[in-house]
Order: sequence, then structure tokens, then C-alpha cells
Amino acid sequence: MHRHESHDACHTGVGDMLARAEAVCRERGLQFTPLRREVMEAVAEAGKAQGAYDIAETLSAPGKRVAPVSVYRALDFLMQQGLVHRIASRNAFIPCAHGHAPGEGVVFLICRTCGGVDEASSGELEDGLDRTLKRAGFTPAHTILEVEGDCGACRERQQAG
Amino acid sequence: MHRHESHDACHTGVGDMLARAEAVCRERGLQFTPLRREVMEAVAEAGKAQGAYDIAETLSAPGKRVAPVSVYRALDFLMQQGLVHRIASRNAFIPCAHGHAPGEGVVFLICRTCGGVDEASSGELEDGLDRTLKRAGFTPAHTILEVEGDCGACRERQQAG
DNA sequence: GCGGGTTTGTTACAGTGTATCACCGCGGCC
DNA sequence: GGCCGCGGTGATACACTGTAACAAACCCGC
Ligand SMILES: [Zn+2]
Ligand SMILES: [Zn+2]
Ligand SMILES: [Zn+2]
Ligand SMILES: [Zn+2]
Repeated sequence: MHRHESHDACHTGVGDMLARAEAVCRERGLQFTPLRREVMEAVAEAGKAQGAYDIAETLSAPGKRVAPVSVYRALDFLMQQGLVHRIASRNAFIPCAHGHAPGEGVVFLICRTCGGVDEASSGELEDGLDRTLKRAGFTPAHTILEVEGDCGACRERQQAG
Repeated sequence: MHRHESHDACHTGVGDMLARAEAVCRERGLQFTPLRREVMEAVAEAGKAQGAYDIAETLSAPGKRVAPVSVYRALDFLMQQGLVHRIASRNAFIPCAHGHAPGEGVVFLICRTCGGVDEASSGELEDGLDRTLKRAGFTPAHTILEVEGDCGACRERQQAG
């Protein structure tokens, strides 16, 4: 999978993500069960946004079937803990590589070439959104901000090829 | 349905939307067929985001069934012409009340109380996003920006009640 | 061991969107 | 007129996404 070196918040490896997930759960008195770990692992290893059915298939093996509904439940849990994000425009899920605070505005950068999804955040952007909402008299509760395009790595690769 | 008086870009009536749709199609040499008109009308009259199956049901009558697939085709056409928007977080569609240029950034304000969807745009916001993307080395092609919350009218109504 | 909450398995189902093929209507063309 | 090509529509079937409901297993404190 590709890495974006272009912004300062560096990506986390699969092992780190699992360790963080485990720590978060212990800290909050919640169970990081084998299924939840497997789902977290599958999402973290994929390198691009995974559909729930993809994950179910990944985790299934001859003799051990994991039903999509179980995956959805694990994903719901992981999302509540901020360990996984849902990409609305793809009906798919990615691991949170940044560990940002809940409510913090995040932009998802979805590469249409390699399928990788990066997270970026910006106070400036958030302030602009807040002002726009205030001007419209709108009280926000939840924001979705997803940009589809080409990541730096893919753009360079295209220009080179 | 409710109206947001809070921002300057004023909403358009159903008749105006239909007239604009017709004008746009004639201008571009495209057909504004009865089905497309009916779908545009259903979306414009609803006052809140409509699912494709809702529209199909609205347009169906005893003896005249409109299949969802036909609605999807009409909606695809109307979206290409910028006459209708898709709300990704709701799997639903709204009429474009503003007639903005293609590529112009727009925020959808989705009221979780009344279900109404308003559009707002902001150069400041767009600039902030552009800078954030540039910093991340990401070239945008399409942006989804949807905020769920409470519109001014509903908030006042709640405080009064 | 028992009771009660949480997690998981299983099945069935609802909601959303697409593929495919046939048919129709309308112009252009011979 | 007859023919053809093309865009739009109808109709069926299907794939993909997500949820409801209930039972079984598990865990933990009493
Ligand atoms: Zn994150
Ligand atoms: Zn890429
Ligand atoms: Zn619009
Ligand atoms: Zn409202």
C-alpha cells in the first residue's frame, strides 16, 4: 500500500493500531474480544477502505464463517470508540490512524486511483466551517467531509509513467 | 415545509426550479421528458430529501407503476445537469435551489428534526479546504460536505416549546 | 451454582442500487 | 415508404448494504 508523506501527522502501523485499540478498551473497561480484534486487524491491514462484506469474507475460512452482521456489530463498536471511520461515499471503513479527539473535524482524502484513504485535519478549515454554519443559523451535530481525487504518490506515478 | 431565512441565497419555488430545468435542457440540447419532469417535480415538492424508492412510490398510481430503476435513471440525468443533488449520508436526493456553477463547493445542512436540507456556500470555507488539500499534496476531483444538526427554525421552535 | 448483562451465531428481511434485454419513438437516410 | 441508429423507457432479475429478532454462549459478581 502507499504512504502519504505529504503531511506531518504520520501514519500508524498495523501493530500500533491494534495496541492502541487494546489500550483504549482496557482504559474504558470495554472488551476487546477476538472478533473485534480480527475486524480491527482486517481493516488496518487492508490499505484501503473495506466494505463490511469484504471484511466478512476476509475473516471467513472453510469451516469458520463470519457473518456480515457480526462484522457490522464489531464495526459499530470500533466506530463508537473512534478506532474506525466509516467512509459514507464508499460504504466502507478505514482504521483511524491518528487518534484524534471526538468531535474534531477531519477530512477524508480518498484516492480514486489507489483507493487509499488518508485523514487530514485543519483548524483553519474547521473555523471556516463554523463561521459558515453560524451565518446560516445552523447548529451542527455531526459533519461528513470527504474528498475524492488523486493522492500525491499516484499523481507522481502518473506523471512519471 | 420550513424555510431558512438566515442566509442570503434565497430559495427557489417549485415552479422556478421546473422552469430552470427546462431551460437548462433546451439550452444544452437535451430532452426534458415527462418522466424527468415528474421526477424533478417530486423532488422539488417534497420539502425534504427523498429516496429513489419514495419518488417511485409518489409517481406511481393505480394502473401506472413507475419502477425505481426509471427513477434512478432520471435522477442520474438530473444530477449530471446539476439540477438535483445526492445526499450521501441519507441515500436521498434534493433539488438544487441555487443553480451554482459545477465544481463550486457547497455545504449541505441537514436538519435532523424537520429533515429539510439547505445549501450554503462559502469562499472562505473553500479556500481553507483548498489549502488543507494542497498541504496534504492531494488533488481534489469531487467533494462531499454534509452537516447534520438543527436548523434555525427548529431550534427556535424547540426553545419556545 | 445462579442471575443478569454482554457478546456472538443464525436467520430472515428491508433498503439501495445496477445489469440486462426488449420495446418504443423519433429522425435521418436510401 | 422502408430501413436503421439512437436515446429513453419498461420490466425482470440480481447484487450490495444494512437491520430486526431471537437463541445460544460467555463472563462476572454474588
Ligand atoms: Zn481518525
Ligand atoms: Zn493514491
Ligand atoms: Zn445546488
Ligand atoms: Zn429543521
